[in-house]
Amino acid sequence: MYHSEKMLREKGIKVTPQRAAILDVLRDTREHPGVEVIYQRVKKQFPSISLATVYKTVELFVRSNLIQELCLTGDVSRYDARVESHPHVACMNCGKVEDIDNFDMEYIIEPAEQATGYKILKEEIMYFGYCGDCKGVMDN
Amino acid sequence: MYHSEKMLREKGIKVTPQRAAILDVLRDTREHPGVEVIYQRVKKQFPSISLATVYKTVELFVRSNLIQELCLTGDVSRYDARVESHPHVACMNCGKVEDIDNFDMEYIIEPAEQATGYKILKEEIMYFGYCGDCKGVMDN
DNA sequence: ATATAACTGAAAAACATTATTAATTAGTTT
DNA sequence: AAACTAATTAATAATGTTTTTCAGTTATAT
Ligand SMILES: [Mn+2]
Ligand SMILES: [Mn+2]
Ligand SMILES: [Zn+2]
Ligand SMILES: [Zn+2]
Repeated sequence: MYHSEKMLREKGIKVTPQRAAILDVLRDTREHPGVEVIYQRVKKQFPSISLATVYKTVELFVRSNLIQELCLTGDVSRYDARVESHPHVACMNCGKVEDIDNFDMEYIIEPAEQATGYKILKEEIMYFGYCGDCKGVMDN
Repeated sequence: MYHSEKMLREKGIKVTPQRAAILDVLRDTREHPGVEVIYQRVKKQFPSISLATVYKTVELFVRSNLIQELCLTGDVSRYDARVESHPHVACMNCGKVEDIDNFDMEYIIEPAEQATGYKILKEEIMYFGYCGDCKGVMDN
């Protein structure tokens, strides 16, 4: 696309079609996909892209703060083009990860720094449970 | 130990020396160790224990709510014998994970359920940054 | 246009986790 | 207390995930 290329340039990252396509995928979805899903989508446009390129690229993007990495117990890392702190909810059955919108959350990085002595860069708030589709169908 | 065996029995889990030792390790530390560290410690007492046993046991303990699993971007899962929700801070350099004590946190599972329609079981709050030892020594 | 440093794709390697299985063990029943 | 049985263990293999390596290609600066 067009705006993704501009974002890469602004971060001083060399622009390649693969990188722009990966950033496009992440900017076009609210699904918080993992590397395999990103790979499958970019493949439609670049059939010869390698999974290793996807791994290397998301790592670069995380380092550059173009995307953020979310981690889930017992699943692969998921990626999000919204880089500001915002709460998520993950379904422990189907693996869906969603933003929680219209939800008042206090972000309290400074008090956490004072309580811990750490230099804190990021706050991650993740709720785990069962989504509307899965909570009825829970075996056991 | 003694109390760990009782905890296993109360959960209806068959008591074995390996299981009691693994629970002891987790109840005796505030380090939030991963499987490899747990394995090395239990090995002192049971030199023939297998890493696969540690994997299976922590999975069983998480399912039974004897321990909780914490996940960190770019690291293995870590385990915690304190099962109630409490905030953590992780050092992105040395991998240390600490509890944040004396820290007022509002736990808001019900509002999150209302905002999402999920049945929520667990809330995880993780701060990422650099610990006192590491924040001075950050290269680049 | 040319140069060059960085990037890609492919494959191998490293690392993490799960599955399999024969022998052992915990907890129960005689 | 001995026997029984189902579950657990240790070892290994299998699987899955992520990183490394490297030869060839490409993006950017000159
Ligand atoms: Mn998000
Ligand atoms: Mn803790
Ligand atoms: Zn679901
Ligand atoms: Zn540190």
